[in-house]
Amino acid sequence: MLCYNVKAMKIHREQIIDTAVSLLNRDGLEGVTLRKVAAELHVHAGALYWHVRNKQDLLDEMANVLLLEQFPQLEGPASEQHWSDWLREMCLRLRQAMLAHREGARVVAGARFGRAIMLKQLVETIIGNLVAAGFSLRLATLTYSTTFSYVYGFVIEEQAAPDPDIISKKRDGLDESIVAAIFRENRANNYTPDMDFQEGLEMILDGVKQRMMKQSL
Amino acid sequence: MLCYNVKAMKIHREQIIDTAVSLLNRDGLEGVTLRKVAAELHVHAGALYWHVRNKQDLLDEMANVLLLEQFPQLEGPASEQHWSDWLREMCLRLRQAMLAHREGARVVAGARFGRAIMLKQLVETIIGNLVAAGFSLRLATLTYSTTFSYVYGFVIEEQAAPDPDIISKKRDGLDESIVAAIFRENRANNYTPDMDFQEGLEMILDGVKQRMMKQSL
DNA sequence: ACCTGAACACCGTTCAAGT
DNA sequence: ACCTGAACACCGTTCAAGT
Repeated sequence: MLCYNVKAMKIHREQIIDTAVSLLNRDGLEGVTLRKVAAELHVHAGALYWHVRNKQDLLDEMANVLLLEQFPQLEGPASEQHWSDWLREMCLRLRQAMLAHREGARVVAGARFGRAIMLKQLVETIIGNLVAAGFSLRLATLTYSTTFSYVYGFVIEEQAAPDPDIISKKRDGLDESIVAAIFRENRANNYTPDMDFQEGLEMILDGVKQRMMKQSL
Repeated sequence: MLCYNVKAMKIHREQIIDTAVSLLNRDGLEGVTLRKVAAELHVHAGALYWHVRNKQDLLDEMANVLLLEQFPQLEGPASEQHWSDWLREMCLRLRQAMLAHREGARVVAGARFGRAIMLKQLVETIIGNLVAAGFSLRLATLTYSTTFSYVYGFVIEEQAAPDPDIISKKRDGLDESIVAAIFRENRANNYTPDMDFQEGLEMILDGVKQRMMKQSL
């Protein structure tokens, strides 16, 4: 459709959400403001309330957008794929979904469970497919909650603004703490957050496997 | 000291922080406002800036308070105590520190690492004592980051406001989803969040133990 | 149906001026 | 040194009124 008069354009729910996401990347989570979203769409702030119940509603939908980018469709393990390989992939993608946008972890973790539809669908997919792979419902639930809690917690920390204090001390070479020693080791061995995340995830998956084997006895 | 004139009382940094924490429990995190903290102390909002750099500074100190309640002094494993028993205890206490106050997980997870002193001391204690127990610095670091990420993520989810949608559906008995099935199973078997947390933690510790044994070969 | 215009009740932060 | 008083530049939300 052609729109010669900018002011007269109707806005839709989707545009509001997309604008909010781009604002998230530009200004961070606390820079996502209904007033700024409205301004971006050449509309008054109150107008948004016709399309959106309130700000939290918008935040939930933003979480949906982030998740949809990494989970365009939810599939179970491919044939012959071991559940652990599939689950690892899901966790890696969840992290990617959060990392892809500034403060993405806070957005996803802050979304209300039943309102961010993708979140619920993700849970159902994880647990459903684990059960199909032979897990009891209980163990599948524990596995979901353990792995996803890990991913949330890890990426929230990962995306936290770097501490200015640590940076200055590192520059001055004054910090003799263990934290400083880790910094040095990470640099010397090229340990990246990606590696840290994967190695931690591997340990968790190992624990799950043990539990899974006990269950099968 | 006696204070007959309320208005003339000097306020101290500690009072500000304590007031903020009690406000957190009463009104939740978004109810913690510099203006309300000031009002509680019979002072104008601007006055707080003499004692506190800004709001984030206050938030960091609040995280310190929560952690100090559960970690009055930081001790390594008792003699003859296995590292895994000690580490499990530290994780349980970290969760308790967060659970003890409304939205405590968000407060702790939102604190800047180098500003919330307790957080840094906690990391040093964990990693230092794991190294003392025979861990390589690398494995100790991974173990810290994996377990603590899990605790953060778990408690943040745990403290998230319950979804009104799920509650209404549960009442109407309409929800036939897997999520609903889990609700029923949890109720039938008396599975509590405490149990979920501990079982997940156990799986992670199992994974760490395996890694630790490989390292020792 | 969808938006304007304007208000309401708030925020964090700054800063001259008081004591 | 520590606080007042007042301002500045914002917020989310509501709602009569317009079109």
